[in-house]
Amino acid sequence: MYHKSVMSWHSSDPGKKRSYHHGNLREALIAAALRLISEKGPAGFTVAEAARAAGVSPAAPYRHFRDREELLADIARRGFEAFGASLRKAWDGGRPTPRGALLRLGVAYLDFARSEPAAYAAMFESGTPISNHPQLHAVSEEAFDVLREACDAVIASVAPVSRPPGLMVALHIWSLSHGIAALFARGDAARRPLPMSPEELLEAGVLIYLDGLKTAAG
Amino acid sequence: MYHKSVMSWHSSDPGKKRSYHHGNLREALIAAALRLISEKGPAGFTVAEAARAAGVSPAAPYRHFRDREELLADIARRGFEAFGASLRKAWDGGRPTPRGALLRLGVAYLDFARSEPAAYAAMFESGTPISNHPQLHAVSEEAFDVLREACDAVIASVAPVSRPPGLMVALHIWSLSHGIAALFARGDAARRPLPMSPEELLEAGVLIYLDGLKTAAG
DNA sequence: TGTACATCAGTGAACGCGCGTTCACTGATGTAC
DNA sequence: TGTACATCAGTGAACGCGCGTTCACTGATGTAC
Repeated sequence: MYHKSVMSWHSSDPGKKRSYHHGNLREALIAAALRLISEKGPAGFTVAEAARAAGVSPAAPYRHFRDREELLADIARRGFEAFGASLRKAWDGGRPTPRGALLRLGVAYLDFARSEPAAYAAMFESGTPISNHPQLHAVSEEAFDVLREACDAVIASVAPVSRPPGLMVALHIWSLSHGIAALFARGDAARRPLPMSPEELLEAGVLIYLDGLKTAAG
Repeated sequence: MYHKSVMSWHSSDPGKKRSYHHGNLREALIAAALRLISEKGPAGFTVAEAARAAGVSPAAPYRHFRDREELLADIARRGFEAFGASLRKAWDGGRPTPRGALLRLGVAYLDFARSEPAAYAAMFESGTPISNHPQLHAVSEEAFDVLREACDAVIASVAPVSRPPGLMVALHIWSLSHGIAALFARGDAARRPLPMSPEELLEAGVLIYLDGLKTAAG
């Protein structure tokens, strides 16, 4: 779980009387929304139900978020931040080898999609174009930059004359990862069965692709 | 457009009085639903609005579909049928070469995702597990079989000792195609910008991957 | 240390809305004779 | 060819529901003096 604890003192201590002020409502709403989204998708999430889950009146969320969309955008923003951090940690500067580190990065990608299905859905399946939200666009780019950096390092060993563009390689790895995540590693009911682990599928795919890079350039 | 014409005589001839019977309501509802889904996603589609678009009362759709979910499932079913047919046509038995035909199949995949965004969303992003609907599962498998057959033919030229499992190769190609479609070639507002065409990205990726197949097996 | 007061997070009632679905019905269609 | 009748696709009103959001309010908190 990448978000901080959202339990306020009064709800984690049921003996005590309910305080008029919640104390940590913003975080509690985010947590409730994440659970609802993971159960019913971003479109199925409602402000009213999140408020109910947090034990406050339906009007209370509007003290913390202008409207429903702002709450969703906040979830996506936090998601991209945590996603980027997780990828960067997995990449670890390319140690011990870029190739090995890139495979680790792939595992981290699928891990995130599975353990944070709600955030992943808000980030990639919410329907609202990311470009409308500059802040969201920025954190999304930061996460992609990790992948970009990793792919640049991995193809550095390919002879310059036949070296493919790093951007293209990063887009290939991203697409393959996202495809596997969206089809086979999603954390919700729409996951399709697979006769192997998503990680195995992704690792094999990346290895074959990297072998291909050595023999031909796009 | 893969669906048959849905215009009934009275709506394509506005001079004539509206008939009590619509004449082709089932098709008109499907067409309206496709348009609504392409605008707002499968979760944003409502039976009432589809009925309004077809010019009938909100109760009329229930003469043709048990409930909302059955209408959505029908859209997905037709989608998989058209998708499979389109892929099979593109594959064309692997002529003139399996490799060239597989690339054509990839283009057809992206074509479908872009030109039928609503069907594609109902097929892959509707949230309802496909396994709950046997008929849906069957047509979905038929579409995948085309890809499976194509990949088997393509890897037939790899030395048997280092030949990877055809199923795995098909899953790789599918994942890469779906990833590119979902991120960069979707027909709705959530499409991300890309500094090249999705087709070019997919073709380059498949070519590199196929090169990799020759040098190493998963 | 105690008190007055500003702040502001939450309340609860209400708004207008649109939804999915049911129901008894109506009237167009087509078939049997 | 004409008529009686069964069928059934669509009507329109209604149901119970939950939503997002606004509003005047209340009461807990913390700060200035």
